[in-house]
Amino acid sequence: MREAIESMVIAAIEDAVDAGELELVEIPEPSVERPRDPAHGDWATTVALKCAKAAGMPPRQVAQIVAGRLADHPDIASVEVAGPGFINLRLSPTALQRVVRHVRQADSKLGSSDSGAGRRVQVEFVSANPVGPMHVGHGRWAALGDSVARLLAHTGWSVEREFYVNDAGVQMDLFARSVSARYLEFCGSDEPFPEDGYQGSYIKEIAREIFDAEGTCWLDASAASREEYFREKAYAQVLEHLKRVLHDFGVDFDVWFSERRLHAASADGGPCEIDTAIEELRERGHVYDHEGAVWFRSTAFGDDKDRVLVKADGSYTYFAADIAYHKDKFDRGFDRVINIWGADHHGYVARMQAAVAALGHEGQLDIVIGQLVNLFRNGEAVRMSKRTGEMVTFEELVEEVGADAARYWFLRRSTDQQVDFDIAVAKEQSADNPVYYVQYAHARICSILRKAAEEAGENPDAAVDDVVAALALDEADLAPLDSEAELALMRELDRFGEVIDVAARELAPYKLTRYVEELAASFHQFYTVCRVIDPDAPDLTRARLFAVDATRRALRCALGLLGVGAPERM
RNA sequence: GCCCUCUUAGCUCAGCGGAUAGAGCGUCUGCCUCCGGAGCAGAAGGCCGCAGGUUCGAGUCCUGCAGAGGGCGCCA
Repeated sequence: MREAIESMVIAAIEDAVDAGELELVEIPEPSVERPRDPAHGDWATTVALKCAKAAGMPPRQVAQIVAGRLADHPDIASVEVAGPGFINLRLSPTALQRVVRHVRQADSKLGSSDSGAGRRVQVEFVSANPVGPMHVGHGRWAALGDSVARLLAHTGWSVEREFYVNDAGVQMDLFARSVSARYLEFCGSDEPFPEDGYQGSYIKEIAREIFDAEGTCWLDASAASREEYFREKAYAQVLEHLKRVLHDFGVDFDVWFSERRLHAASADGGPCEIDTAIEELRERGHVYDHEGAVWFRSTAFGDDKDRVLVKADGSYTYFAADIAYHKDKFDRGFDRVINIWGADHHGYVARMQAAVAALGHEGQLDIVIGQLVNLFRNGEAVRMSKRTGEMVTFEELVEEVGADAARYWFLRRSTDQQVDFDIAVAKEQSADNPVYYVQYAHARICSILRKAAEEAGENPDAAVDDVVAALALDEADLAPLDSEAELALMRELDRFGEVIDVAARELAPYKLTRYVEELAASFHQFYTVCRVIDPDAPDLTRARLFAVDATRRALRCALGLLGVGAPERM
């Protein structure tokens, strides 16, 4: 609709210029926007304010000239010049009714576009260390990354979801020693627990499982071989656990990328990917040697200081592995790469961007930094210490509040806002909880449609899509939809595509949560004012059923992009 | 010390350089003989952290200051 209004405005200006009423060397930007105040109409343009100077006329006079030419358009119900020179437009009922028809036909493709043009984008998110359960912060990244992926797919990108598994660092060895120590405790040994080992009870559980299955057979093995075995055993268990918890949350990754791959020699025995990446940077002139270490000149790309890639003792830094990882991503042919990182990694952004630029991919990496999650229960902070083992894990949270409510709460805030997550509120099925407010609107519509089917002698207990098909609403005449509540609902539906565009462009699903709440509100308002099923007015009933069904599809589509269910009954 | 983010109603937050700054919760008042009251309507509640600047126009852009959170490693 925005494009239609824009071209309408441009046409009006051109027309005025041709008629000699306006003197303009060039046609200005149409500057179309939606007024905040509905009293100012559906659309407004500030074009008269912007080009008054160039036209040598007062803005209001320019506005009058342009407005006069817009008034005749069939999609425009009224035009008025307001304030210093705003031109306010109100859409005709016909134009809005056309929108409803479009919404219903587009169905699950509503708001989709080809702005991605099939380009390949990778979204990497969560990437929790595989040494224990995920914390609730990971849940936010899971919800966010998955919804961003859905939005990008909806707008024409070819999307892959990836989880980077940090399975090569020293934390894996500590993990192994921790499990091993707990195992030895079960065997009755008085071996001391590693000083900085992982304290969580899950470590004991893993050790217990191994002990129950294999007995004391590892008691006398060398520490090295025991830890090697325990590391791989425990790692596999944790990885399976992560996959399952994420899957239950509705998030499935296309690729689980093992960091070990970066450290391994190539198939033909050549250098590993990290060495290859460092070599490439060296060839491009961005690497130097200093005090026995190998450095990346990241300051040449805007970083605060240069960074070490290979330490004096010959081992790689984490950063070196990350550079190799990002080189690997781009080598796989992605046009664009998106990383979703927690706020605790933001100091890392500059050097990563520098490395990607040095590899020749400047501008192809987006790093979304998300603020943390503060957990509450009835207003009281819940501690999340990883060390004490008292933390509420992501899995426990989902189990308690449900995947839909958890996802919705995680997505509701803009990324750079901390999320205050109150467990008690999120699980409450009441008006305090926006996810139920929205789902209720959907369920309520389904209920109306079932009722209509029942009165038409159709089976109301079928799936709602089938119920609607049986009602055969396609030929409904929408002309009766002209009351204020109906027009307001249709206006809200008209915003759908714009919201999707913005949310996808800004990688900001929270924009969609806000919209879907407003759409649900428009529906509830409509519902209280307009009785849908009225046996005395069959044409009006059919038109309203049509509009209500369009709303249902829009709600379902939006919730789907958020990864939240649209229940037909609650 | 340096860098990043945040600061808008009692609380939690929206707000693309435009008009009288919005929503939910909380508080107060109304609305079910009727399709789901998990709903709707109304009221009260604001020097948009402070001070400058740019602009016809600033909550929005720039600079400085203050407060809150996070980050700074040849750790991962």
